[in-house]
Amino acid sequence: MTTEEKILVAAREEFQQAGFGGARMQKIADRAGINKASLHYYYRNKEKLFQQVLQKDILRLMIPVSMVLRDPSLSLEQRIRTFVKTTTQLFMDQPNLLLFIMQELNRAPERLLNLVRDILKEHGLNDDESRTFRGQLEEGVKNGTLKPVDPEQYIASVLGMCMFPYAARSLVMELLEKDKEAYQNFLEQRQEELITLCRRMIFRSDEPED
Amino acid sequence: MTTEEKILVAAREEFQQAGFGGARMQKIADRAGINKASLHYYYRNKEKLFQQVLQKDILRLMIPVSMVLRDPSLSLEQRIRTFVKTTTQLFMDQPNLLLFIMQELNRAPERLLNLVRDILKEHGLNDDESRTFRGQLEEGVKNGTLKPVDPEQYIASVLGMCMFPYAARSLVMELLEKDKEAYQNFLEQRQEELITLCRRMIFRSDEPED
DNA sequence: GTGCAGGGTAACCAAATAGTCAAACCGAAA
DNA sequence: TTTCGGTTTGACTATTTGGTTACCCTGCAC
Repeated sequence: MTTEEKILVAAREEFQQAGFGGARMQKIADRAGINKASLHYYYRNKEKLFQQVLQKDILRLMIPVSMVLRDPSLSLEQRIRTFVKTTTQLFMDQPNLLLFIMQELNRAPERLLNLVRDILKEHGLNDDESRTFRGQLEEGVKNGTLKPVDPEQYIASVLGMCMFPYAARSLVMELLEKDKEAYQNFLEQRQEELITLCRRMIFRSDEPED
Repeated sequence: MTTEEKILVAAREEFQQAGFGGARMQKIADRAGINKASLHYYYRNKEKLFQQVLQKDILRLMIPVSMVLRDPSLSLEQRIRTFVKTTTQLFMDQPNLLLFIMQELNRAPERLLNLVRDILKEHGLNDDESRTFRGQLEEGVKNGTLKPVDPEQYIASVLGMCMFPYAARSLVMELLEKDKEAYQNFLEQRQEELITLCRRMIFRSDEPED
């Protein structure tokens, strides 16, 4: 691993854990096993380093998510399955990713939101709106295949069900009275159950149709 | 409003917005309209002030939530309605409360978790497990009133559906391509839809039974 | 060997920031 | 009016921290 990469990894850990304001350049240097001056050699300053880290992380989250929401090749059934699988895999791998982005997106410098918009435009572009998640839901409701539902409310619900237990790990852990290990277990079993629950909210039968 | 209260309000704003590390005592003093030295007169140091704020906020979140989860007087139907209503109201009122707590709980000093546990024990105590959310779900599944579901997975889902759109406001806003005003509208309409969606996941019919 | 360029470092600097303190202020009791 | 407690403040200090600079090291072309 190059020094440049080591810095990014170390910086991500530190920023995710402490936030921008709480992160210390010295600690990042220590984690990366280099001198603090080298940080400034590779990344001019804290702000620039932070931008690099955050941008990479936003890509890591938003690309797969927005892809699944808009991929025109997926049926509604497949899209739900894929969405659950994709998010589960992502957050199992990067436990702090989501909360980190939520935090920093909340501090919402307009600059960040523009970055997100560009990403979504580039990677999520799909001129056939009827083949998006939203479009498929709308159509299904209209022709009666699906139970009546506001597509966007449903999408927000699926997002919440898939993401919240990862972002609010400690909170949910306490409310469910689980320890770390039990909660990990809980998350692993969740994937299957999620698909069932997501289906029940809109499909008229519990059984898959494709 | 006493100086002490003014400080707490100002501190909450600053801490919620900037996190512990990014918060500045000077800014808190400015917001409260007092001298920085007065901060230290009322709250010995930054850490102590932070604890006060965080503890108050944790109470504000956890008490109503854990109450609804365990209140033995509620039927399952009522509990769902009450849960949706309670959380919606809370987060409409305190838009940054949830994310703030998620952040700080994630940094999870064991001390904080102990505080939470004490709160839950005190306020959520209920020796009739069968009259809790979990107990009612378990029973409903067992006797076939409800569709088969893992009670805890379901509770986590309801939590996510109710809370995520508030905690991840900017993220969901972007994914749904809504501006601030449209999103506010979206959240207001959400309450009704949430109840329907939560019901569908477990009830065999769309119509309420009580 | 010499010179050189890119990577790395210790020592240093200036600004920011948490925290301190002695003096001033102020309303109420005597 | 005077005194006295709690409150408020401007000025100060000590420390932390982001960022700079001059120097060193190492591999390599000549």
